Amino acid sequence: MAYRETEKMRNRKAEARRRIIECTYGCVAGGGFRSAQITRIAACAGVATGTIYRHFESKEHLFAEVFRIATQREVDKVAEALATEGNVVTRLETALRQFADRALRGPVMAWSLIAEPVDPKVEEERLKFRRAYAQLFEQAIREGIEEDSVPDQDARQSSTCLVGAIAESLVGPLSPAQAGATEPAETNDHDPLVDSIICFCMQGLTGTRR
Amino acid sequence: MAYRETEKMRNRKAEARRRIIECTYGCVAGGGFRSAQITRIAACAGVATGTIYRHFESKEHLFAEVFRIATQREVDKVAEALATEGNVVTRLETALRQFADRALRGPVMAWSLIAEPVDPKVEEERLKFRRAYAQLFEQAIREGIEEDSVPDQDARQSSTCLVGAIAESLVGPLSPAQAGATEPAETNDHDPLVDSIICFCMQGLTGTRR
DNA sequence: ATAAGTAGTGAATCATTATTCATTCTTTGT
DNA sequence: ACAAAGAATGAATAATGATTCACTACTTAT
Repeated sequence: MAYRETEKMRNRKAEARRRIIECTYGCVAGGGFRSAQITRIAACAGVATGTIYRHFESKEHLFAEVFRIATQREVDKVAEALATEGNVVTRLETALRQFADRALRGPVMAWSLIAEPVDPKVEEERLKFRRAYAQLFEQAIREGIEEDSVPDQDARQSSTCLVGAIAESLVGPLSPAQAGATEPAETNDHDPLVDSIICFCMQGLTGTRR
Repeated sequence: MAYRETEKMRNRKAEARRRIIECTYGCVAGGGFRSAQITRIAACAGVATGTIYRHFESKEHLFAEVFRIATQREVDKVAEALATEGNVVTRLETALRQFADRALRGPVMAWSLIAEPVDPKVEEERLKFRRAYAQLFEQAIREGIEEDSVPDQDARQSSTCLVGAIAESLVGPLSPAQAGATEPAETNDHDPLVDSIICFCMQGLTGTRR
């Protein structure tokens, strides 16, 4: 026999795959999924278009994976905010703020994840993504109900509403039409927009204005 | 000279245009914008594909117009619910219920208007559509604040959150993946899903659980 | 060095639809 | 009836990009 896949080769392939994903991510963060054509991704990753198909079954599969990765990054941040010590209500508020702040910090990617028109396969991922957020919130709300810091309610429904309220509030400002209108260089974490979103959400949850 | 456009001709043209719009509407209500190809629309309207371009500059223009019309129908219903006599809070609740009930009644159209991936031109209309709803709610909220039945708040922001919360709550049930899961033949107006959405929304607005 | 197997290449192909436009058909005024 | 103008037609074209695949280049084991 002759050639047998070796560790070195496996690494090299993994590296190419990684680079393709990274470049796709970059394209999306720069101009949305729309701007991420195979040709451009290939050029950016320094491979031929055909090579991409050795690593991914189709463009949609590649997109779905990139979407998942981007999503995971965001969801993890929110999960982190929810996992701290302390009062459920405060943690929820921090988590909501994290969500909104991060979106405004990386508006193109956020828009792609939340609202850009995408192919059905990717849209499926989007539904999962939103469910993932909702589930985090849902869990926290349940805890809150348990410990009586949040009034009894349909936790699942409320969490869905939270996600919707934030997403909707962000769609306008994130829209490509508004590109540049919001300064992404904002180092300050206190956007009044975010404050009023959170105000509504917390009241929806707790019935208490703050 | 000879031919000069006459009333009869004007009517005939208007009728063709109307039919094209109606057929497009039908296609969308049946299978979303995705399923509304020019060929199919033309066949359904009993005209040649080229004829469509005598009435509309492009497919996107046609879609945008159909979107506007479909939208207007929905928005009007909500506006109607808001225009009745009586307490602002009650009217808002009725309006929210109207929104959700109608969506569940015509799930494919609702999904197309709220969440189906569409071309940029149509997406623009969608943003307007959501703003239109929000503005109706915003106005009502202002009235409520005025008459002290609703606590003081950022009416614009709250209204956006309302739209988001409802839309998000509906996206799951309306998704084509869920097609048929919800019986559209529901003659009864009391879907528990709708109740819990509204419960969250009203509390977000008024701080009062009901 | 050689052979066998695998990865990479990218121009060519395919697929999908919207759109065009040369031609035909209708309407209208004389 | 005829000519002028417009409307309708729909097969052909265009445009966009994803995907393929015959070929080349590289890796490995002997």
